[in-house]
Amino acid sequence: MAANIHELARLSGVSPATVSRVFNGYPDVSDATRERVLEHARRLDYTPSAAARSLVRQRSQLIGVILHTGLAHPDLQHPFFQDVLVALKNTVGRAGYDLLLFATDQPLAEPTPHSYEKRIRHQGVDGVVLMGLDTRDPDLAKIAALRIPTVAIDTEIRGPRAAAVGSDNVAGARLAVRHLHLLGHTRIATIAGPTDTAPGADRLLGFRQELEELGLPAEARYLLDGDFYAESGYAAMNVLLALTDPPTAVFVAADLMAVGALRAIQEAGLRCPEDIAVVGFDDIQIASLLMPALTTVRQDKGLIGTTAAEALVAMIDDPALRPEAKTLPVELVVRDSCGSGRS
Amino acid sequence: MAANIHELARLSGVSPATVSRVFNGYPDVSDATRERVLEHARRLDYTPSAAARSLVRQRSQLIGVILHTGLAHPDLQHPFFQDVLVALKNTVGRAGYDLLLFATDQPLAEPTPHSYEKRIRHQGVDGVVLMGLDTRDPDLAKIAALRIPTVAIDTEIRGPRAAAVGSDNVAGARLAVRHLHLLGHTRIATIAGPTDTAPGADRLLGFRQELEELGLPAEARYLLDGDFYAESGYAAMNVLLALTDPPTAVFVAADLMAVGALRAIQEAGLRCPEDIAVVGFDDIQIASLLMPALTTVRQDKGLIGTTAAEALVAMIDDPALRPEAKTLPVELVVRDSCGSGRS
DNA sequence: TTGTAAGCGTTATCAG
DNA sequence: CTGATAACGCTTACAA
Repeated sequence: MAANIHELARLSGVSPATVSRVFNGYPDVSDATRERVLEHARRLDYTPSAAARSLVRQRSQLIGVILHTGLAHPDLQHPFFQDVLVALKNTVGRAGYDLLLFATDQPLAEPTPHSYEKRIRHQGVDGVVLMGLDTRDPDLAKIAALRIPTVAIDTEIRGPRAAAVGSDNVAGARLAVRHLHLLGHTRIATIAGPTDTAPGADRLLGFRQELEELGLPAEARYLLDGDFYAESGYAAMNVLLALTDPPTAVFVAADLMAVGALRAIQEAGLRCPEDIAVVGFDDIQIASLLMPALTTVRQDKGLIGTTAAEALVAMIDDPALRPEAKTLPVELVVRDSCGSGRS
Repeated sequence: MAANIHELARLSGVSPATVSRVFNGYPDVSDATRERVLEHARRLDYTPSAAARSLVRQRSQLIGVILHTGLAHPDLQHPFFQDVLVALKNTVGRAGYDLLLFATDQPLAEPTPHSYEKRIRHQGVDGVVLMGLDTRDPDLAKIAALRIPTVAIDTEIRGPRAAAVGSDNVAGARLAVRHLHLLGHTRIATIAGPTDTAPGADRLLGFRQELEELGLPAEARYLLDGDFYAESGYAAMNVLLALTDPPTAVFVAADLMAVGALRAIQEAGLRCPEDIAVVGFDDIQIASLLMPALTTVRQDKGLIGTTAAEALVAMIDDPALRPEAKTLPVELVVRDSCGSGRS
C-alpha cells in the first residue's frame, strides 16, 4: 500500500540513495533529478518511514514527556501543565520533534518495558521532559543517569545532561507576603502546596523568608497544607477561619486552591478582601473573573514551556553543552482579593 | 553503549531469534534458556529498540493524538481535554500503547511532513485520536481516508475505520432548559459555543429543541455566541444584561464561560440565582466551589477518554470491526446557581 | 552528480 | 525447542 523509497526510486529512474538525498535536502542533487523525484513522490503520496529512519540514524526526533499522573497528584489535570505542554509542543515542533507522552507506569505484561527509564530507552527518544515529578521520585535519578538530554519542570534534578526549569517560586511568595504586609496585614497565614514538590517547598520557603525579614512571627497554626487543588484550599481555609484569632490575610500557594478558599470565606459569611485578604499563585485563566478578582503571582507558563523546549533542543544539538538551571521571573498581579489596605 | 539483541544473544549463548522469543513471551522456549536470557538481560539492562521492532512488525504501538491548538481555539487549554487525555493515556497504556502528541502543524522545512495526515503516515501510528478539530476541518476527511483506526472526540467523522465519541450534548442541553423551565423560567437565553464544533452546535440544537417542545419562543436576542472560554461568557452575559427585557435564566454551554457570566452578573449588581439563574455544561473541577456553586450538565470526561481508547484498541485488534459512534450519557448536577424556583 | 552495498536492531519463516 | 536467514525502509560511506 504505502510506497517506499525503492518504489519511488524505480519510478523516478534513480537510486534509493538519490531519493534519500532529495528528501534530506542534500545540495548535491541536480535540479532536474530533484524535481523529478519530488513530482513522483507527490503522485505516490510518499512519506518516509520514521521507524526506518530512526533505526539507521539512531535519532528518533521524539521528545519523551513524562507526567506523573498518580492518584495522589493528578498533575496533568492541573491547568498549569496544559499551558506548558502547549508551548512545549509548539516549540519542539518547530525544531522537527514530536512529543511522546508516556502512558501509565503501571506494570504491564512482564517483559514489556514499564519503568519510565526503560521506556525512554526503548523508544530512543532524543530528549526528555519531566513534569509533575516529586523532588524525591526515584525515577528522577535513574533518568538523569541516562545521559539523555533532560529538562525537569518544577523539579530539582542533577545530572550532566539534565537541567531544571521553573518559576522563581521563592521570590513570588515573598512578593505576595510583602504586598500583604504593605497593605497593613500582620496576621498572615499560608495554605501551602505539598512540600515534596519544588513549587510547594519553595513557595513556603519564600513565605517564611519574607515573614522573617518583616519581623513577623511564623506561627504554626497559620501554616496549612494543601495539595494544589481546589478542595484542599476550601478545607484549609475552613480550618483557618475556625481559629480564635484567624489571620487577616492568606497567601494561597495556588490559584486553584484559592478558588476553594474564597468559597470557604464567603460561606462563612465573611467577605474578601474586607474581612480576609487572599493572594494566589499561578494566574490561571479564570483568576481575573472570580469574585473578587484574584490577586496572584503570575507564572509565565508559555515561557516555561518554550524555555524548556529550547534548552532541550540546544542540548540535543550540542553534545558538549552543560545545561544550567533556569529560574524564570514571576510577577505580582494586583486585583481585588487583597483589597487596597486595611481600613 | 546500549546493548542490542546480538550482544545479549552472544552472552546468553543462544541465537538472537531465541532472545526475541523470550522477550515476546513465546511459549516455545525452555525454562532454563528463558531464565538465562532474562538474567543476562537484567545485567546488561537490555531494552529492545522500538524503532527496529516497528520496522519489522509494521506496528508502532503508538497512538497519534491530534489536538487542534490553533490561535482561535487553544483547545488543549480547555480543562475538558486534560481529563480526557489522562484517561486516554491510561487506557491505551494498559494495552501497550504510548501516545504521540503531534506538534505544531506550522509548515516546517519543506520536504518534512507537516500536515497531520502526512505525520500520521510518517510515524506509522497504529491509531489516531482527534480532539478539538472543527467539524469541517479539511484534515478530518484526509485522516478518515487513511483507513487507520481513528476516533474523533466531539467531532463528527465518517469513514470505514473512523468512529466518533462524545457526550450527548443535545440531551444535556435539553435537560438544562427543562430544569430551568420547571423552576418557572420562560425567558431563557443561551450563551452558545462555536457552531462549527459538534458540542457547540449540538448544545444549541438541544436548547432550541427543548424550547420548542416547551412551547417557548426562541428569540434571536436571547441567543449569544461564545467560544467556550471564560472571557466570552463575560462579554455575552453583559450583552444579555443590557437588554431591556433581560432573560431570567441562561443556559451557558460551558462552565468556563459560566465563570465569566457569573462575574458579569455580580458586577452588574445582580444576584445569581435570585435575579438570573445560570446552568453550565461540563462540570469542571471548580464548578462546585464557585459562588454560587454552579448547576451544570456533567460530562464524564474520564469515560469519554476510556471509551475512545477502548474503541481504538478494538479496531486495531480486529481489522474487520466496523466502528460505531458512541454517545455517552450526561447528567444534570443541580447546585445553587439555578435557585430552587422562581419566587 | 549518482549508484552500490552495507548495516541499523528487530522479527518471522523455515529448517532442523 | 533452537538456529540461520531474510526481510523491514532508510541512510551513508565509498565508488564511479
